[in-house]
Amino acid sequence: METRELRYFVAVAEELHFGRAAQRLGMAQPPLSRAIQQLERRLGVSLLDRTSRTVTLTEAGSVLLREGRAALDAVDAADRRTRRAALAANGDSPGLVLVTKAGASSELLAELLDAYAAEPGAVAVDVVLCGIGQQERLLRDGRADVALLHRPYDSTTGFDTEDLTTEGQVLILPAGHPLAGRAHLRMADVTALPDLPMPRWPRRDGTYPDGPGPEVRDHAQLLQLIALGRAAAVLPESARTHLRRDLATVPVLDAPQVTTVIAWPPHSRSRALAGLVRTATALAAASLEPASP
Amino acid sequence: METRELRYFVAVAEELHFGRAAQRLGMAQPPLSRAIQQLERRLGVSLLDRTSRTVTLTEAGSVLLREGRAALDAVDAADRRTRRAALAANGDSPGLVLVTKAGASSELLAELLDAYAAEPGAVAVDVVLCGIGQQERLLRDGRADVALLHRPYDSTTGFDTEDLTTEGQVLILPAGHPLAGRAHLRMADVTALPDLPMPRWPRRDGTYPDGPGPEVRDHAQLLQLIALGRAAAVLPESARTHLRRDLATVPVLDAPQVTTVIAWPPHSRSRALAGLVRTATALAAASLEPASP
DNA sequence: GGGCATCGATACCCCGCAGGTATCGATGCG
DNA sequence: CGCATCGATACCTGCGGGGTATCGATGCCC
Repeated sequence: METRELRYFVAVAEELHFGRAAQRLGMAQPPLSRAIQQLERRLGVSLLDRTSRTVTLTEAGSVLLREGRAALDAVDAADRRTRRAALAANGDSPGLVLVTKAGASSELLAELLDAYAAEPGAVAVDVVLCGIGQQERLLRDGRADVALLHRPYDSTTGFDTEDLTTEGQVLILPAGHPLAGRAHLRMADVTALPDLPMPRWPRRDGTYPDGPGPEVRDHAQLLQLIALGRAAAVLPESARTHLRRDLATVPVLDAPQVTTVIAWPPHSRSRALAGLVRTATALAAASLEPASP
Repeated sequence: METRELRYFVAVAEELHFGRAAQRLGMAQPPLSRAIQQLERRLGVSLLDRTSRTVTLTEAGSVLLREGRAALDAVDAADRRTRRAALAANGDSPGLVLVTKAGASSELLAELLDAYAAEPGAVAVDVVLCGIGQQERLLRDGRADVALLHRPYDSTTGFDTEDLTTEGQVLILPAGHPLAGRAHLRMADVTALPDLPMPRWPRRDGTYPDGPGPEVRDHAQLLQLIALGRAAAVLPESARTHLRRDLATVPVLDAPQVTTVIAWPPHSRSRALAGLVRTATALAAASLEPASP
């Protein structure tokens, strides 16, 4: 199977429309049709059910969509990491690319960057702040070397990780809300707030689940909506530090603990990455035992 | 980057010889040379340093060798899993392929297969017994769905895992050996056995590390050598059950604990696999608390 | 229900490139 | 110094990837 065929199939499987897929690929529709037929013939498998009006994935087709994306990411990663290795060998030390969600763990990140920069042999660290759910992708296809993720929100499957910090969660709500004065809450209290529904985050494919809450794409939007009294949200307590004045927080005792982890692709061999991870774990251990000798 | 180019490069990088690589690929040498040049030009990166007598990998080349192998495995996995999904959809339920080392964890495996077969909706499970260090590969390129691995011997990076059992290790030695009567030993005692050196296992690439011990490829060979008084070995205590009469075992108190884990590729979606994993973890939990209601 | 627009499949053509053979040029060795 | 080895170069050929034109099926709308 060639990557070209995989790219073609993924495009068609995502668009479910040969014409649009061909357009996206910058080619005409007939050769695309032929390439997909050829792929199906070579695999001996029917990937798409097509009438002249609709295209749908077969069972096998949806498997190939998932596996094919992963394979293409792996090929992209090989490409990018090879280029970067060549730069590194030429002395143009390319540094590390660290990716994390915008508006999360900022103190931890600042501490980490400071501590790492003070290490001997430290290289430059580019910080990429990306939208929700994008980190995995960047890490998988080689655009980033390392990420800060938050379990259980982010999936860490397929990566090596080290736990850094664990924290509880707090409910964020408008300052004037009746619940704002409470010392603490339970999840049952939170889900029973008809006037302040939980916002809906986009799924991987960019669509939103159904529900009463407003649709949000990032933290700034979210906080704005909360300030307007249109929503409430449960976030890790570290979010509290940088919160606007017009928002209140109340600990939610039985919300799941959120663990910030540092994650990187398995079988990475970079000395710089190893140093950053070592610094991060040392920092985490130190903050657990502040009275160490 | 096309998979064809990657396959060519991996072949050359492994052989470090264009002629042999071309032979392995079933093609002539000149087009291979050209393809590699073209790959280097497209990447803008020098991958190989070649004189007319020797070929060596550059820094970037060894990165591409590692990443390229992973990418090719991912492509192979996409191929195989798509084919299997098509079989499954046709009603030819292909079952699951479980891979484990020959001669390890046999009771656990038997229990697991029995318990799973009794579950409603269980599918057939093919068991593949493979050589040391081959499981990872099979799991990564789609030839197997699930594996029983043994930490810390096997690397589990890049897979999802659940711990099943943990056990200590024992020294295996000829029945007549002076140490055979001891109640227990320490690692220091074991490494100080000049007459019974530890055997040497092959590395990933099939070569052996240097050292005094004999070279072994599987457990049968190993046990034969021990019976002959030519070696001793430290193995998980579960190995004891199926041991030959002419071998003795002594617990090694400070040897690292060995954990048997069930491992599968991340983002697997198979119901059958989920059922097998559930059965395995339930079994492990039950054996920890045999007095459950 | 018939005309029509939409969309994937088919037919046919062309040229780029993958792969082959012959040969060159460099290099280590006896 | 001649020779064997091995990668690079030169040149040729055929397959197949990609293009345009068109067909055939199907849902839609008046």
